[in-house]
Amino acid sequence: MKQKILIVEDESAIVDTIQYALETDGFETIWVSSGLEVLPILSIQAIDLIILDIGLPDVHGFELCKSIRKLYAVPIIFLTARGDEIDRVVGLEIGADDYVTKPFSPRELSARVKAVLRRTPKQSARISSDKIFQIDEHKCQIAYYAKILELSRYEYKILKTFIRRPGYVFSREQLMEHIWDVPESSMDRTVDAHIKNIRNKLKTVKPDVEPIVTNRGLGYSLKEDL
Amino acid sequence: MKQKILIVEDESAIVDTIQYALETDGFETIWVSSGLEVLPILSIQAIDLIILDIGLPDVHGFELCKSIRKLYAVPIIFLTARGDEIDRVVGLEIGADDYVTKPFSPRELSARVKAVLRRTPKQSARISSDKIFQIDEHKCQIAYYAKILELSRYEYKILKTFIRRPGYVFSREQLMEHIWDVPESSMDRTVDAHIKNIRNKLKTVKPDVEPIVTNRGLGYSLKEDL
DNA sequence: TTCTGTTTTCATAATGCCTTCATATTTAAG
DNA sequence: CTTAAATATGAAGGCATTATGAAAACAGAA
Repeated sequence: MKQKILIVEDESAIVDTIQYALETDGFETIWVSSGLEVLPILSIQAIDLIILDIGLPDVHGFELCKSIRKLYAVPIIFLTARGDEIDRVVGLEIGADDYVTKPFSPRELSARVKAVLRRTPKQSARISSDKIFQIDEHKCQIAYYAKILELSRYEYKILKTFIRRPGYVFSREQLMEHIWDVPESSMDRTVDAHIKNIRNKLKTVKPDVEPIVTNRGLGYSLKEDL
Repeated sequence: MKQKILIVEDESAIVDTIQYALETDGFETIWVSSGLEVLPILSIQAIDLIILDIGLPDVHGFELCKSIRKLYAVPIIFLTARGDEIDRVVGLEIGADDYVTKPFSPRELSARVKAVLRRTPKQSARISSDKIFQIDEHKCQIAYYAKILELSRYEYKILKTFIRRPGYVFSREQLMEHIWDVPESSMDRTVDAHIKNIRNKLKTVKPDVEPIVTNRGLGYSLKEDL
């Protein structure tokens, strides 16, 4: 009976850390990168709490918050780059329940989530299945069919990227930008080589399965229905 | 049965003139001042055309337009303060059907509304929320009657182009320019061959339907009234 | 420094999509 | 009905893309 947190944030790096922190604390997370998707989602699903970035590219966070509040009583926590100008609007004026300024520790965010939920009456729940891939971010380890893989740095990061978004197709450029510090430095077939190594290591655990899919002309992705 | 126009505009003075002009011309108008309300409205009501101000306070017009286009085929007319920088984005790139620059005469706007509606078959103005085609851009996949198609790169891109603008006729040249990186390279009957393959794959899902229409001498298009 | 494991590069092989072409079929016009 | 133009289709070769193994370059630790 996990509680569902909707994360509204366009930077995937931030989403990663938030998702990890919340999921290890027993929450279920849903992620959208666009503010416009929020109201349609709320009209269908029961959400227990929303974490809302103010600096979204498509909508302004305050306006979105007000629009949500017109229809839903769901608690909202703001993510903001600067905390100085937000103090007065938190509270009744806008309708946010709390806010966190960037940069923030995921643990702090999770603590605030719990605090807000504690003082809010519960209403929804859902179930999620256990996973074939398990990420331990503290140990920088990934288990595959309960067996821990011995991955190098980039192998770990690439595979983690896939696991976080099963089915999503990542181009070589996307992976480079997301994972490497100096993206433009190397190109050639670096990613391919890492994919090859990851595949080999996965194969030692389960030879008959091929979780990483090649999408010719587009990129790589992780099979969803494992 | 009057046709319904959704006006998305925050300045009430402008709304007044638009509403008056359109209603005297026999249209029914709905007005919202916030872009965030648009998607929820579309999910409930059948709208024949949207007049969308780009300079909304809460959302960016282009982003909203793209979000609408992911789900609905309803025609969109932009309202903009400056017309100079908009030319290139109207059309395929964003998905708008026309635009009007402020200040404008209500009569001109009404004329453009009629022109757009005239070249839009009635069916497509209706909400296509049944969503026979569903695009998942992250996963680079398209579902047809809820069944996921296995498409190659170009097949995916071609079909996506059609779905974005149902009924819109694309010439071979347009498709080449829009989809291929090096458009001038190949011509001959390449597009035809891809169309053939797409049709075959669609046929395996539903043999009795033929969604891709051949417009002799003009190009291909997607059937609207599926 | 030297050693070790990782990352990148490179060359070559393998794969499968894309294009082309030849032929059949359809459509529209005369 | 005949004819020409446009499109549909099947098959096959070419070619772009990816896979792979090995070696070079690199970084970190002892």
